[in-house]
Amino acid sequence: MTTRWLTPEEQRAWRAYIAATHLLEDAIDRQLQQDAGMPHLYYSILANLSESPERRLRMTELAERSKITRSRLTYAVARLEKDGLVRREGCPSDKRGSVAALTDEGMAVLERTAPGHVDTVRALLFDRLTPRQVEQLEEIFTGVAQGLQGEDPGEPPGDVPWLRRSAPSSPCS
Amino acid sequence: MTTRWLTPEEQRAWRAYIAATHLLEDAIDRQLQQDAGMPHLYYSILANLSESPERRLRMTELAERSKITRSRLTYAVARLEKDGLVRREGCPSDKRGSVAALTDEGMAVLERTAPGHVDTVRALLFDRLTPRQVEQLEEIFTGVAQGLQGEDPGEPPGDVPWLRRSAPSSPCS
DNA sequence: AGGGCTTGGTTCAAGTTTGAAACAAACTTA
DNA sequence: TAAGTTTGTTTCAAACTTGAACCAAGCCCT
Repeated sequence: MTTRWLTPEEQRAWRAYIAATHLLEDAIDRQLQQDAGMPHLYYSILANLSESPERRLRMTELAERSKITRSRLTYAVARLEKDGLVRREGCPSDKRGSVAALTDEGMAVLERTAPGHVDTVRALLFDRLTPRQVEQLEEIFTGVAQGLQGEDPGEPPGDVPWLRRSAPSSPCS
Repeated sequence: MTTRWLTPEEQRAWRAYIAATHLLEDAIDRQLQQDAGMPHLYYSILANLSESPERRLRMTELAERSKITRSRLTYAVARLEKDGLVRREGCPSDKRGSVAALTDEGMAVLERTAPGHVDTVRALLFDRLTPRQVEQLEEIFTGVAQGLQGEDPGEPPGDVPWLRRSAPSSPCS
């Protein structure tokens, strides 16, 4: 089977998507680095903890919610712990495990910086969207995320020939 | 003025967006690392060059198209040059400048790996969207990207109080 | 109890990214 | 034309990320 290149509409959508997501992440990272002294991911980790019962979560669970690898989380939590925003505790029921707990100081940082973060997300994203578009956004990405998580990654819908060759018409960025 | 927190719809959309974009970027990065030995960004750089006249571009221009900083581009091109996929040339008209040129080998790598990349993007994104959603995607992100680039970043639409305080209702990840 | 296999997490080394500082050529203007 | 400014790019050091390798502690089975 010969590659199905992206249609012109798809190409436009893809380019817009790539550009916007890069720019948006960069802008948010800069804002949080400025105001909270940490990148977006680290902020998200604190946010995740703050919403969990007891403000604590097992590492693996936290990694899953954050959509990152355990390795990455280990380093992130190490940094946050050094800053006193998170504390690591051993898990009583499973001696292998460890749980990350948000400290009062971590909670305070979150409370202090959340408004600025929300304002940024609003200014850069939601204030530019109609309610209809917000719905679309959710629908689209909920589906995409499901496809990337749930489904057994061995055989996604249809088929995914991970490598193939033929003359490229456009490498699609 | 007290912070306008995200509405429940916006929160759902935001979470879905964050999850999907992370997972998607990771999946694409892994696929390209596997099949092309480089992360998505580097592939995009080659792709950008391949579509430019003469397959060469000034560094700054390339950085702008790729939506990355000049610094980041410098390192990326250095690596690609080390691999023989790109060549740096001095700019004749402006001795400060330098241009990155795609080598034949770089072009070959692109041709060899583009199909697999497109298949991935299709499988993970476009094959899950209706034509209508592809349109929506383009509309939404074209607008967002414009807001993040064009407009003088000093005073975006409405107002962007970059830092503010009050009790957070939800830190919005 | 004594292998094995799995699971939860960390560590290692190499690679990538960051923002600020440094450079150097080009432009401006007195 | 010398001084000062802007523009194009690289360099630096520190931070972050990656995937594979590793180490335990739990599990399963006999």
